[in-house]
Order: sequence, then structure tokens, then C-alpha cells
Amino acid sequence: MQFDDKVPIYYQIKNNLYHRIVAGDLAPGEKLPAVRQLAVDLTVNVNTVQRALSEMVTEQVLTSKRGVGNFVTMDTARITALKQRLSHGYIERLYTQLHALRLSDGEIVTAIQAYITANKEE
Amino acid sequence: MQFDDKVPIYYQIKNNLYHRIVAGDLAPGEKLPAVRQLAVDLTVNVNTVQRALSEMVTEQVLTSKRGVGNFVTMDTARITALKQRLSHGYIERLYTQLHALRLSDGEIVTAIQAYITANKEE
DNA sequence: TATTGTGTAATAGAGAAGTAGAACACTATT
DNA sequence: AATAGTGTTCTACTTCTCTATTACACAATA
Repeated sequence: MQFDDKVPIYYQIKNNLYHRIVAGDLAPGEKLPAVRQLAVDLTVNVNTVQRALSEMVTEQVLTSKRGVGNFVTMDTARITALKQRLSHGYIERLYTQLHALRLSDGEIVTAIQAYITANKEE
Repeated sequence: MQFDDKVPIYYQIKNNLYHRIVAGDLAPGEKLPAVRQLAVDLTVNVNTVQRALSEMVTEQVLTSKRGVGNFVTMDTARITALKQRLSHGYIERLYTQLHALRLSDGEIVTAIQAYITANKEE
């Protein structure tokens, strides 16, 4: 995983885990790799991983059992809500940004369709 | 202007200026407010403004005349290219993010159209 | 030429993020 | 009971961002 040095690493780790949970790559109830293992995988310090995880525990996206491991929540409704929140947020940001560049609603849709079309041919 | 504490302020100032230039709010050749004035307007330190501006000078989006002021480039092709670069980057990021959430190409377009439709009615 | 407005640069300090390393608390297993 | 694997916490250090302050360089103008 590569990081954007403009954004805190722990924050990017959180988002990466969000994505893997929403995508089902990490299933409800599934145990995460140990914090030390995650740190190695991400070539990051344990504390940085811990910060990301502990925030997600507070948000109840993860649960933590001391001496055992960290687990994805079993509450699928919460995961669905997370997906909703993330996708809506991403779209809203894009819309705001393109609007600031003075693209009309129609131009925005067209630009995205053009991007997708161009991508398919690769 | 409000700042996101997850991203460096100088970086956000750059993006804000990019947007204002691309949108034509700041015309080619137009003089920017004095750095000290910008600092006051943004409630930020002069050095922070200076860092944003000097990077944009390096990128040749702005030109600087010591003792006179900072000016938007007269090179309209460069501004057009900037708009292209920004909008493409924004779209690419959204696409990547929604794809990571396992939305198909069709669902992506639909979701954006839905967002725009919902927005119009407000 | 003196003053004012402008960009530019340099220093010192505060705070946040990240790293490194160690220690502690708990669980499961042998 | 001992050991290994796990989460959790703490301290010290570095780097980056931002602030505050001061000083310098250049241009326009009274």
C-alpha cells in the first residue's frame, strides 16, 4: 500500500480498511491480522496501526478482544451504512470540485462517462 | 475559507487558487492581492501563503515581480491544461474509490446522476 | 530622495504525526 | 505453570507544518 504524504498515514489506513470491509474482502466477524503483522505488511509502525484501529473500534466498525485480536463488526447494517456514507461523500466531493471548475451538471456526467469509456479500451 | 486539518494549509491554498484561476474568477494577467493581505484574508501566516505562491510560480501558473506583486499567468493554454489536469484527477480518484467499494461502471454513473437529481430539487 | 507597498528570506518555537523500543495486560495452548 | 501470541500503553526522538517576528530587496511615487 502506498501512501499520500499530504494526509496522515493512520487516516489512510482507516480508509483502506473501510474499503476492504465494505468490499467484503474482510467479512463481518472476520479476524484481522495481528497489529504487528499489519505494521510489517504496511511498512509502518505498530503505533500508527494501533491509532487507526482504535479509532475504528470507537466507531464500532471493529471490535477488539485483548489478547485475542481485532474483528470486523457483525453488524451488517453498520457496514451498509458505512458504504453509503463513503460513496455519498466521495460523490459529493467530486461534484463540488468540478462545480468549482465551472463544469455544468451535464458536463460532469459527460466527463465521467468519457472517462469510463476511455478506461474500458485499455 | 475553512481548512481541512488533515491536509497542509499551504496545499489547500494552492488548490483554492487553482480553482479561482480555472474558473476565471482570477483572470490571466490579473494581479493577486498582496501576500500580507492574503494572509489576513485567510487568517494564516505570510510564510504559509508564500509557500503556496512560490510553488505556483515554479509551476508557472503564477509569475512574480519583486516589489510589485504576483500575477496570474498570461498563458491561457497553461490554464486550460491545468483545468484538464484537475478535473481528470478528480474523476480518476472518484472512480478508483467507488470501484474499491465494488460499484460497477453502470452503478457509478447512476449514483452520480441520482446525486445531481436529488441536488436540483433542494 | 524619502516613504510606502510589495515580494523574499531567515530564525526560533510550538504542535502533530510518525518511528523506535520497551513494557504491561490478557488469552490460548502446551 | 510456562510459553507464545495478542492488544495496549508509554517515553523519547525526528520531521514536517505552521506561526511569529524580523530583516532585506525592489518598485512606485510623492
